[in-house]
Amino acid sequence: MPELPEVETVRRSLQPAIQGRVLTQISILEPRLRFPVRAEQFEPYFGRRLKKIRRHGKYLVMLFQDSESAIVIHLGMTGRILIAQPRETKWVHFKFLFETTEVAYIDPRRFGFIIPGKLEALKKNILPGGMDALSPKMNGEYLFVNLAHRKTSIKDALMNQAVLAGLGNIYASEILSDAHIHPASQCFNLDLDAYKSIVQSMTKILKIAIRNKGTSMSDFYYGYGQQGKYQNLFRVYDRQGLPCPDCNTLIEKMIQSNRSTYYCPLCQKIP
DNA sequence: CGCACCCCCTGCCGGC
DNA sequence: TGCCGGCAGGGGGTGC
Repeated sequence: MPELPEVETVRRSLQPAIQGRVLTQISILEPRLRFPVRAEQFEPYFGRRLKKIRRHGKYLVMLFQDSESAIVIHLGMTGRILIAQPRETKWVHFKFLFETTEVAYIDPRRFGFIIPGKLEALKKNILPGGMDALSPKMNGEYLFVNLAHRKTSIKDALMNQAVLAGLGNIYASEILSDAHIHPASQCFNLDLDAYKSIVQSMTKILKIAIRNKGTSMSDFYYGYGQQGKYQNLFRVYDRQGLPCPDCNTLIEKMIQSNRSTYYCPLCQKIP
């Protein structure tokens, strides 16, 4: 579920609801996540006012006023953050209370996590090292310098969070389709123009996806329980056998690193 | 460093 | 109808 557009959608739904409010309580209902949650870790945060929620790649960072401490949240595959009264309660792991506003974290597969700590330590140890895909500093030169020496496929490389933070399996396919680059192209065979074109498509696709509140294939919800609409705009993802939006050739599916990749065999040629 | 593989966990879907 | 295998948006670890 949650790649950059979904995480940004969650951030935008959450921030206006709790910004400037004081964290008054945390209840742990199901501590088992990727890293177990312990209630006492959060005691230092009680009485702190939420300054801002930032996003880096697929990670959310809660910042508090007058504090060097922060809270990092990652949604894994099936994590959801809902405000007020979530209609489902089966997989609620923890709840924040910001004054009168309740925020619940739900995660059936438990691949997500929440980690409190000093911001500098979290940056060093938890947050991914790659540049955020929508950073103002992102450009074709950055990707070229960081990828063009590699032998690996461009699709796998775009999902490497240590280089580029934010893309996952859906948007990597979507972006390469828009850029007319074959997902199995080896990084070292792509020239600077190709990387520039990837960045152009990446910016375009991610912004459209954010405008559409991300992708809700089966279980992505945000805010008060709304769903995203980008799945209706998929160019290739989950569309094997359906026509390419640019040339009507039938979309194909292949497996790369054990994960599905979708592409147009006519538009996307290996250089 | 790259890469092929495995793991974590639950839910859902299609085939038999 | 029920069982079973395969697959799903995530990251991380290992051994070569």
